[in-house]
Amino acid sequence: MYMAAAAAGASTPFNFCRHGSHAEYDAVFSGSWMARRPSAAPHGGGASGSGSGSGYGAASYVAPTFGAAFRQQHLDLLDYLSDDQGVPAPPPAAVPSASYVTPAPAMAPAEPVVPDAVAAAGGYPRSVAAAAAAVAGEGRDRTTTDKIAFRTRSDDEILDDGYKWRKYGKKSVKNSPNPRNYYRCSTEGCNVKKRVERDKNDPRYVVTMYEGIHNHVCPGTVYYAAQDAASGRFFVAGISHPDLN
DNA sequence: CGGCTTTGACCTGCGC
DNA sequence: GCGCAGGTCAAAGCCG
Ligand SMILES: [Zn+2]
Repeated sequence: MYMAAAAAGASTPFNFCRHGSHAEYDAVFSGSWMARRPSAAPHGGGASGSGSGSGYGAASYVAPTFGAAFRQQHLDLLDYLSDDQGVPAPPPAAVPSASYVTPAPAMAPAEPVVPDAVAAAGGYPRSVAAAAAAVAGEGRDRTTTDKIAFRTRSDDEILDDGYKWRKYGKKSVKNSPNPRNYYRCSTEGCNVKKRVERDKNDPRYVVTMYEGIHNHVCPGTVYYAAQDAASGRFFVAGISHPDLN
């Protein structure tokens, strides 16, 4: 097991290669999906530490698309983690999506845990961090399928998160006029999936759900590696150490 | 010409 | 068992 931060980073499929530097997240709980806020710091606790997928740390790139996509708009982000316990069949009624529609500027909810807390969980920073810790600790090895979802306020739903996605399906969801799109990571061997749909209660928002963990870095990532004179081995800052093996 | 969308068919779990 | 709802497949078409 890892510490909370590490766990958060490592377990997070949500390894945006390009990610908004100062995006605001709105984390909420829903059903078996637990929410947390990745990390306020751009490359602080969350992403950079993740050994598995995120090559964020050493990555250097320009992120025009991302900027364009998000348009400086306030990014509302729900980040769910699935519990490997499966879905206890959360009644939709119990967790009306409307509940998380609330922007919830600066409420400081207690520790959000149960779906019921959703209403109260207007979610903001530190409390969410606590949640993350809680999740990390409580959710133990979620090595199974991770799920996270977040809601973004955007006009177009093609947010470039740095990965290449191949659409493989489209369905309409019951009780919603908006279709849901299914994407799969186009990288061979990586079976991360993603579903995108508009929030029916708030068409201004786009809900994106990720499932799985990328077993690769995002395409376009550039590493600046140094070569260890002694071993002749390459290593990348923040990614590996020469003495690794 | 290769990779991606499109789109209807197909599959599966679940409730009645 | 049937029908619905959600998820996936895959053939055909689109596009660079
Ligand atoms: Zn991937």
